[in-house]
Amino acid sequence: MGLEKQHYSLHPKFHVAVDCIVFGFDGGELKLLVHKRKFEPYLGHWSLFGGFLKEDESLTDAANRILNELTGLKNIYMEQLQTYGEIDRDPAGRVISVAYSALIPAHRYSAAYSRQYGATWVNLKEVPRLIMDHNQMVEKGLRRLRRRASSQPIGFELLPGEFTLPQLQALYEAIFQNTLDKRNFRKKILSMDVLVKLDKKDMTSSRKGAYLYRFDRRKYRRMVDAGNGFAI
Amino acid sequence: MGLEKQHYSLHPKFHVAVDCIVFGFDGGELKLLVHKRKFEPYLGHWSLFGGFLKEDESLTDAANRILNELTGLKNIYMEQLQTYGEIDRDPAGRVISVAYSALIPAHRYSAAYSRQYGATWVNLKEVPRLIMDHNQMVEKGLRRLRRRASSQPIGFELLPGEFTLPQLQALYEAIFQNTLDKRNFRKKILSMDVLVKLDKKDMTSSRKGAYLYRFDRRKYRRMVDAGNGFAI
DNA sequence: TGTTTAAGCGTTAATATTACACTTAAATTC
DNA sequence: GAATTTAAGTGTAATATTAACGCTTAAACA
Repeated sequence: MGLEKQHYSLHPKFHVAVDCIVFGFDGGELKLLVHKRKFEPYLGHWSLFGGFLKEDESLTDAANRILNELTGLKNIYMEQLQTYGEIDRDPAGRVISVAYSALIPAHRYSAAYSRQYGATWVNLKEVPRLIMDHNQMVEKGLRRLRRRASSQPIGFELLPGEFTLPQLQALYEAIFQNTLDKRNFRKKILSMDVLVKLDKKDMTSSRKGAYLYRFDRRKYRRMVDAGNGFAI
Repeated sequence: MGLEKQHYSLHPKFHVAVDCIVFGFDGGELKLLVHKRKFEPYLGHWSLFGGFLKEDESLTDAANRILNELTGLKNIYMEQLQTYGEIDRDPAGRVISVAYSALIPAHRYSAAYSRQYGATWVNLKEVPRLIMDHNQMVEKGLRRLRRRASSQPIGFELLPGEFTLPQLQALYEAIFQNTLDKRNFRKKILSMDVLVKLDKKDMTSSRKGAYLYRFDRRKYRRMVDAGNGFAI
């Protein structure tokens, strides 16, 4: 602090915010979690989950804290996306905003939470007008999600720990916005040998039932160490 | 400003810095441009090109200004990489740093500039200990460069406007750290139809000489619009 | 018991990738 | 000016990957 005074005190300081984009999957479509903003300006407008960085926390900590405060969510997959610094992006003052992108299975955000915190899922194809540059952030996050999903095993963050192959396929179809061949999809995903088949079936979506699988991080790591990459 | 006072004034403010990573290619190896820091703390230590954001400029503007002030470089390819916000990343005070990654053909940074500004190229395999988290930034930038280079035409930013196919191949070999088959490489790059062959040869590297090519952004766009992607 | 519904499974054709060696153009040397 | 040297430039066959395609099965329900 003494040092800071000495060296940097001539330079201007800025408000630094964090905005969290939360993507979800409900078995059918990709969703975005939004809420109505709790403070001015834009109080009551649709918004991502944003807040200000504090003195005693890192950006990552801030992202987790803010998301938790505004949604109740904790321990979820999150990665830094991009930082937005246009001069007039916020009409109430100069704010540098660091956007984070989070992924959860939509069912993890229950109706109860939703009522308590007032956050709701919207279909990614019907995202309302969000405040400031938040729509831009969502677009960027979505592009990144699409790119990442085909070369890294992040799709599993959007599914429950146990899932069926038809569910997994539906997820990738939702992400890539196309249809996939059932047999080719199974062949490909199973040939990577990163899933373990459980002795249980999910009986909710068909009479026959579909076997449940888990993504095995250890197997994945082994595959990577062997020089192979995840690809779908 | 009135609004800012009203709404945000309770929140803390932070110094915001920009750090520029400059990657170059000299025909043989990938290089990193570094210099000895011009201010305390760490005055005289190896560093990326960093400076503080000003009130009246966007992050992008700051990145361009800072790079220009410290190296003389202007109008070069640059993209935002990642923002670093650990509490004690800078011993002289809390600073949020936004890292940018720039690409240039190494020859564009001449010996003259180098003398004037004191910046020098170092081989990416022999990067010295840099200040603070700058080595981490370089690693991240390099990983991103590797990923991007195989799916987007950013490699051309590392070559002069006119280049030969052997030069282009050498570039990708340097980026991916492997060797490529001459015939297969040509086949692939030419099949995308994004290069135009010139009626000139570069005679500096062989008796026979090698034809010069240019990357044609218009052709590239046409290819993308047709639904095809760049891939090497 | 028959019907319904989604799950699960294998093969062939088409396409993309890899491996591989000789010829050519121009400068340099003898 | 003939012979030599050097990197540029070119095609084809083998292999691997991807894409296309329809029938059987398990379990619930009528």
